[in-house]
Amino acid sequence: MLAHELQLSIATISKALRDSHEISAVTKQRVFKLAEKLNYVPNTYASSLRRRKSKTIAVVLPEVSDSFFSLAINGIETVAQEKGYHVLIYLTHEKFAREASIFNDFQSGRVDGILMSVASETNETFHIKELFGRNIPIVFFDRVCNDIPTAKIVTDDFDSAYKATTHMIKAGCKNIAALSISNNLSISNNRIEGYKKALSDEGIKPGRSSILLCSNEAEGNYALITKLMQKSVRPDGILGMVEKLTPTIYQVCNDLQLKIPAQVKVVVFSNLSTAAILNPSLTTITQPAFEMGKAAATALFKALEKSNIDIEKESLIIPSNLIIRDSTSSHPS
Amino acid sequence: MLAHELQLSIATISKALRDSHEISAVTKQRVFKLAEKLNYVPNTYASSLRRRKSKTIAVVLPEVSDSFFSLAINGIETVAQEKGYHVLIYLTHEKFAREASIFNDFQSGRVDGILMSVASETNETFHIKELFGRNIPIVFFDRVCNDIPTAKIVTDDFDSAYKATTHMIKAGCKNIAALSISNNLSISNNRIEGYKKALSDEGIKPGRSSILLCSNEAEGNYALITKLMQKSVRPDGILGMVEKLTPTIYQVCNDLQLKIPAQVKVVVFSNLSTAAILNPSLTTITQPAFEMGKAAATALFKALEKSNIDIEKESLIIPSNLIIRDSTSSHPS
DNA sequence: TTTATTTACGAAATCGTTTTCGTACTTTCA
DNA sequence: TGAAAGTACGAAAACGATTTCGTAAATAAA
Repeated sequence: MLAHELQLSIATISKALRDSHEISAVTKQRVFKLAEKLNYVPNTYASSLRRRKSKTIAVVLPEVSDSFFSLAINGIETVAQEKGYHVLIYLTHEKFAREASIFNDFQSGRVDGILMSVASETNETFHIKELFGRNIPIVFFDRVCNDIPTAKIVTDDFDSAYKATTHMIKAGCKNIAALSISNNLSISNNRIEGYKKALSDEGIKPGRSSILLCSNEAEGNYALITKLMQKSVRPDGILGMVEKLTPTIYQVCNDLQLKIPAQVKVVVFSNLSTAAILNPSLTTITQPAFEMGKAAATALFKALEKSNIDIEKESLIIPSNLIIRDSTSSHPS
Repeated sequence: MLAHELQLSIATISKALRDSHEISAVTKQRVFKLAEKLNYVPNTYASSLRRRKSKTIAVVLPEVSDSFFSLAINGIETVAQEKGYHVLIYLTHEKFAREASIFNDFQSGRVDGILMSVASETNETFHIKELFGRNIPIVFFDRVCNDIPTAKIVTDDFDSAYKATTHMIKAGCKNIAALSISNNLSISNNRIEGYKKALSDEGIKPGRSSILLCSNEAEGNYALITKLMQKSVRPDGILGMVEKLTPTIYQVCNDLQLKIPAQVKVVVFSNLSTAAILNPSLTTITQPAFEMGKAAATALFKALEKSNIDIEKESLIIPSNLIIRDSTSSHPS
């Protein structure tokens, strides 16, 4: 705090910069001017140490190369910038160990709050509870942990899957396969439930359906899906639970010379900007990713700004849209 | 530092946790054990303040909903986690004002180093120089500032554009339009130069070409490209300089009933995972996004770990790949 | 005019580590 | 056996802000 040789104490400088009422308007102006000129910004670490808050949040998510997550980050960052917060980003790559290790680091007080979408591997939440217990606000978005009483920003997974499945049945599907990526993820479960409900409501026998658990790597999934599509009773519909399955599904159908939508109809939960220009264009369930990111960040900042709110009450369900395109057309051109 | 009532001073605890040679092995073990048990992690802000380094870097980039950038972040984060660094993310949305304001904040000492890809609006680099002058290492990736003597991780933009253009000409194009997004961005300039060189090398007259400056919003671009494609001498080839133009290009061609590749051939600089399943599949120049992110982060950490290196020498050019698909086929099926 | 109040500022404690120095106590070596 | 070197720790000074508390001067109330 050198340059403050305009004959004032460091205490006064600090107060002036924080616009304290104890400091006269003229002095404030003098300080502001000089700070501006010297490009002075108070040291973050000194400030955070003393004030016991860092104006920093963490975003913990599985990956970033997925339209949903990148759009969500966009929403989060937008709100954070408005509020003057900084955003640390951590990728779990769906690994529980990584997630736990990241959360352990948070014990250091590095962040004031956390936004997260849990890894598909995660089925134990001790690491999260530990932090939540220390009064660090956490808001879940998309993939939530139901055993933690905090705000959860989700979309209507059950209903969306229900709608999508019903749509496929109406379009003529009699044997729809669901492609999931996890057995314990909240979104997977809800989507699978919606899918099952639609099947039973439409009178499809459970034998005429299947749930395929995919992994995180494309090659493995290619093999799995190929095998699925070579079964004697081949599915005539595929409901992909996550965006990243899209290229693989198309590839398999292409390689097996299965026509979409004539022989197989496809719907994927996806925010791909290219959905409309795929071959054929893809019917998607489009999640309000940007809005969910914004909402999650907004809920978190609300909790950070006033600690007496009931954060769980900030939970929100933002509906997805089923956008019907050629991949489920019942009259393929 | 409460729990450290195992009869040791805080100095000893600190040294033990940092594995100082002054502390006996037994004492270290006692400390480790208890720290583990209590889930103790030293306060980041106290530590960073005292040590004058934060183990935190910033990634400043235009946006995240672009396959190139999301893959790059992936690469960056991978290296950062290995090295025990934390990653702050800042989006400029191509705005100069945002970029400048973000950089101004860095005066606070919040980050030890910076990775960046400059905004398309940026054509003045005072904000960057200011920080670079204060000895904060900066590494550019993809979009660089040539007037700052530091490491730059780029791809072979000139050559790639040259190759792509040549390929289009060989495939029969006689009038290729280049779709750019900036007049001052390093990548745009290099790509445009490669494009021009290819045209002249192949004996295409400058009149038989055009460079269209697109904006950041899809609607505007739709109008611009539509206008371009309705000209009396309509381009029979489009070279898109950035991924995000892809849906718009396809949409325009579709709406104007122009067949790709029969009437218009298309190549885009893109890392879209769906390029192969578009209608028609898209010939792309695929940038080594993940590798560039990794390389940029690696260069930065090298500079952070030993300050006596010549950071500019860490610059790297990683080649892109021209992946030929149906959108430039000369024998459309 | 005297006593309260208010205004505008500074001294010093504080945030939680890290690091420098000092100091007992051992060990080593001539 | 005495000096030199090494070992294992603690006291206290940083790091650079913020905040509490005190106080002199100016203003208001009595």
